[in-house]
Amino acid sequence: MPERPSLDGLEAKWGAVWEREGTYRFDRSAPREHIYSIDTPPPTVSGSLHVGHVFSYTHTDTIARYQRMRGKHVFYPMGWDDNGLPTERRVQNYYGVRCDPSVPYNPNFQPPVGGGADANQQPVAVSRPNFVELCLTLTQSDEQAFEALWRTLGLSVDWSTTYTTIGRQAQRVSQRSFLGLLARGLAYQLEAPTLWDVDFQTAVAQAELEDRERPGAMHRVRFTPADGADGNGAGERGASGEGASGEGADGAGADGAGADGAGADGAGADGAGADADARERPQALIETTRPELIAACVALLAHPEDERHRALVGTDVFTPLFGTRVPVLTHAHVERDKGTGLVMVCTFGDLTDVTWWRELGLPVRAVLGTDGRLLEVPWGTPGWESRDVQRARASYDELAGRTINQARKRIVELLSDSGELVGEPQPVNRAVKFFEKGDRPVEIVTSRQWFIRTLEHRDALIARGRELRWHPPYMRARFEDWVNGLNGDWCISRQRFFGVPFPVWYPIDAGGAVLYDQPITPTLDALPVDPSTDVPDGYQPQQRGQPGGFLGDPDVMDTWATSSLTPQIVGGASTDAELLKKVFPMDLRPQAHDIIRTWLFTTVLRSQLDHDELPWANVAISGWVLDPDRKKMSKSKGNVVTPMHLLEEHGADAARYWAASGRPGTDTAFDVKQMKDGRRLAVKLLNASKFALAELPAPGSSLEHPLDRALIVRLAEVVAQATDSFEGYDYARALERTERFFWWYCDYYVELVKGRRYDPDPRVSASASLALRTSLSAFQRLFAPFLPFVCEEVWSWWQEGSVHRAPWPDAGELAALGRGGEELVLEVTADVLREVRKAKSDARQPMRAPVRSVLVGDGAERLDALRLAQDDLLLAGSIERLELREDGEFSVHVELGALG
RNA sequence: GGGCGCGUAGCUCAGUGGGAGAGCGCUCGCUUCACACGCGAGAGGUCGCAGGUUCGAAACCCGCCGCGCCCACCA
Repeated sequence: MPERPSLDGLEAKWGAVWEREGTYRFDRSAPREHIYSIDTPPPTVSGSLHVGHVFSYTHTDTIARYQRMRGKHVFYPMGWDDNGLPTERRVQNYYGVRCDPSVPYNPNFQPPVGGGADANQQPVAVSRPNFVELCLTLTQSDEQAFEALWRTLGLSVDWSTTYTTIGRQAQRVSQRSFLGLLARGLAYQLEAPTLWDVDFQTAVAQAELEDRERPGAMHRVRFTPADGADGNGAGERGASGEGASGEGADGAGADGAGADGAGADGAGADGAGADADARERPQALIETTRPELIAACVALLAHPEDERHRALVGTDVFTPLFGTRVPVLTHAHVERDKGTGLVMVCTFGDLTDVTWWRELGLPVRAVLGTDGRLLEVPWGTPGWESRDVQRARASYDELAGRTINQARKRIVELLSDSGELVGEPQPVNRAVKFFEKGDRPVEIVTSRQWFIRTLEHRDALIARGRELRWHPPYMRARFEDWVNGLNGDWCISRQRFFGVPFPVWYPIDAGGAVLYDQPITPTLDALPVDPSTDVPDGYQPQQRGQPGGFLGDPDVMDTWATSSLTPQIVGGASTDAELLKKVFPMDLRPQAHDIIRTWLFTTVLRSQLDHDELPWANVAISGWVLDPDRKKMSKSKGNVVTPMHLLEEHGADAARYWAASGRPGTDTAFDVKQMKDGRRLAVKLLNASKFALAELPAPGSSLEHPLDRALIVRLAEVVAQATDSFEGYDYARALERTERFFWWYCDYYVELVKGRRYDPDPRVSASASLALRTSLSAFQRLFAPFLPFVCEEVWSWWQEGSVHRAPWPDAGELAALGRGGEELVLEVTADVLREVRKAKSDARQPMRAPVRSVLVGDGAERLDALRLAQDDLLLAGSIERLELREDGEFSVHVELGALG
């Protein structure tokens, strides 16, 4: 035991011992019922860890350590999420490169000197294999830095079980699961409208969207009713949606072209005519924030019971500028009080457009390219008919090739010039959907993508969510809300490079057409495969891309499509069936609440589809770390606190104390003061241990003194509370209960027994020494999940082996040991001591100042209890005489000063 | 618009049917032999507002206000 115990250097000292001794090594020979397995979240390695990670990973670690002390063999791996877009973006910026799959592989490639330092420098195009190599290089160095931080923090991870989401095992598991889904018809590909990020040029999933407020403008635009539109036709044609689209529009196109010549002379005349007509003819005014999509308009919609538009419904109108004939239909989702009550359906402005387009069987008129610019469009050909092809062409030439924003600006000018814009655009703020990692709003474009069937499993997923034990329980509502709000199957393909490839090829027929509906799959033992370099069985490499040959699927899977399989990846699915059986389904998934709709949801889905059971029994949801102004810490806000210097300044135990004080699921403000409290607690534990262990109780001694027995009884209750809290995954409550009692113990119990403990007669001191050792043994173990370093240190002073493998204190054993102890003894004695201290403090006297006499008035029962410990009270208060008087009310009269 | 959570001392928060609490901060005092990274004492609150249930409400119920998050809408 050191002369002056210190916290300095404990992280390095015990970190090395734990590694050498394999303290946290998983023992796979243990039977399943003795195993506790944790589906650790793999942190994204692109970027750095921040205090939010320290926060939530500490929560998990306290659970892991508790379970280990309860005798469980804890399977606690660590993963790194290096797969996906964040890594690509980081590599692009770090090295100043971009991936171009058409560039051939260069085995001697060196990244550009200086990397992305010069922002004006054009990124260097590199081949896909070179790009992937750069991704791997950079993520490996990140992963080392992360591991160093976790070790300093004292996570009791088994560092021999790590994985990466781009690693071979992850790829194998991911591809194998995909092929299984494909074989069972649960994965399918479809050419369909898809959420699309125009900068990354990839499909994105519903779960990856977020709203951002953006200024926009509302434009009121006039469509021109077609000839013969009046109130008469409305009733008959309004009811049937489909009839109005296909052939109807086609026929009208020819008509319109002829009729046009007359009306198209001058915009002025047109406008005037429309105004004049308005009195007898219905108006076709719509409001839109996206006028650039007018060329993609396929219908106008009104609410079925909206009287204002009754005359128009069932007729056709012409789009402004382009003169495309579109039907006016009804749909129940149209809101009457929004805008004019008449809405334009485009292919596609938003997800509502997709719904309407699908439900009403409307045609597609796509104007938006995957690069976010307006496409060239063949006016006058089928699907692109106009009553004035020349005007349509002339107008559209002003837009083609422009970005969305440029096109919007220009078309507003055109509409204004033609008189088809009514009034001025009105500025509005509206929420726009963004890819959470993107910089421009997501668009919807039609493309071929892979999907996993999700909607049809909704009920089963809700049921699984109810089976799962949520900590805290109310978090389940977020899961159910999400599942109930799903509006499409899960799109898992991404047009990116650093990810798990789809393990399929497609035959190319003799005519050169790719047969996407006849995918060629590899055998399972060939996994993982990369179809962009590997060749399917029965083909030669030179047949790639040739008629009669094959083509590899160019896409990679979404990150979540792989990380939704983390339990199977760490559990050794497909390579280690024996391990899988021991750890899967897992006991615990710890994660933050913001990824319930992604990671949690997709993991439950995959486990449901592949195993028809839950992937884990419990999920523990942690909150976020907020900055002192209660804003979420995020890189973009620049309010992130990096953790390494915090650990160095305050110590790992102190940082863990702060983290473990944050209750499950609750967002917690970052607070250095709490770390200082943690450090105080750790120092206190050092010193209290030093005091308690200084004297050995005489052999064969027992807890004879009533105060000592009372202490042990009370300790047993605290152990029971801490244990219950941990069993309910409430580590914060366990810490709070333990800590509160510990400080009380130091301030009252230890002070009360000090005199007796110092008595030279071992028969007098034995009981106190034994109680001190017994209680410190419990405290050291109760605090071990929270303060692993200092607890290991103080444990090592007097015990063999690691405290982290010692058994968790047993409340029943302690209760038996203190049997007959009356808690009232502790309570009354402490009450009197407090009054004596108060008297000394009021008199500005030191605490060791002598007290001539103390007169205590109290009820008989309490006085009896006090008598049992009055020897300790006299010594602790330097009291020379104690008088007890039976009274209805507790009172203490203190007379300071020594006897004359 | 729907859902979830939160609102208690200056700050961070615990308390969930019967005394309004802890730590920090603040004030005063104490070199006390485990610890000055300490010890003792003190000041400080109409427990968001309003109603109800109850002998009794910070806690349970209803409504409202405020804050946060999630979802939907976003023409």
